Amino acid sequence: MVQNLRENKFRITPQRLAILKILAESKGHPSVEKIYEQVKPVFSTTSLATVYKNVSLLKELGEVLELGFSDDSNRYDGNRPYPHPHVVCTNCKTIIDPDLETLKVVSEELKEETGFKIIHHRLDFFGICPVCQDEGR
Amino acid sequence: MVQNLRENKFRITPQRLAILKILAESKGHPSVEKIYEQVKPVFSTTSLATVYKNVSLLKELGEVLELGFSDDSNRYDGNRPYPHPHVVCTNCKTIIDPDLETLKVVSEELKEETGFKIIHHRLDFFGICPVCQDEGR
DNA sequence: CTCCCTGCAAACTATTTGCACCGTC
DNA sequence: GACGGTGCAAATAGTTTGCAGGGAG
Repeated sequence: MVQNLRENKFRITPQRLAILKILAESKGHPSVEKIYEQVKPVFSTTSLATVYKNVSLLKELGEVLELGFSDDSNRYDGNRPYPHPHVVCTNCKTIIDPDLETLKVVSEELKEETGFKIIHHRLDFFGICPVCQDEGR
Repeated sequence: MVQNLRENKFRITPQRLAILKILAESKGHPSVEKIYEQVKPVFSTTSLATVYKNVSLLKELGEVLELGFSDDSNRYDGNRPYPHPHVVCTNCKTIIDPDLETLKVVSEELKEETGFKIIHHRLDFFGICPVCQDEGR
């Protein structure tokens, strides 16, 4: 990641580095707000605007994936910066990344059915995770 | 649709009827703004707020599907109020509904892999449509 | 030493809300 | 006639932007 930034002549500031680190290390799928909260302890003067600026920069460089949830806040994935399916618990907001072997087949069917040149895609399932089911909702 | 409204004790006002009609008849996937523009000629005093209120009402009654695109405006589908795949041209913003037989298989794989109780899903492909490809972009 | 980056506050945009009046049932 | 729906304007929330000062290269 740092390498990618350097190659594109972007400066490595401590704030930028901190944001980058959070995205790279987080196993979850943090929102901008969450990233902001985590950066503050490390670099207390960092502003929300800076987080926004850096997240969209990284998005453009292809280092993070924007999940594109419109209701409540948007969330990002710094570990797998390429389209992949998500399963979202509508109760506790957890997001997990399942492995779906059969997804490839769908893309191929799509290519044949439409003449589209596909750039990327988005596949999200919304439901209740096992934990929330046990708690009875 | 009207029946559904009546059954749930919602009143049938001319504004509501007009919005409903646009959603039911539109072959595209209109945004709130687009709906508003189309209602005005029919019922010139209609306000944007009313369109918003009615669209979310219909969404809750399960009569329209919210597509959930965060960038630019949200769009709605009044013809197929259940989850189904979309193919979006990132150039001309056209949205089409492909038929994908193989999608079922993916859902089944997912159910087995995670313990989630799935309520709904979202599958969207983004790319360039045949028309825009011909125009050379 | 040069600019890019940051931090602040103000600007924006899409959507929601409060409230008085209106029209459906 | 009651009360749900509408229209207006103001409120809200998430995100973006302008600009002056600061620090990376």
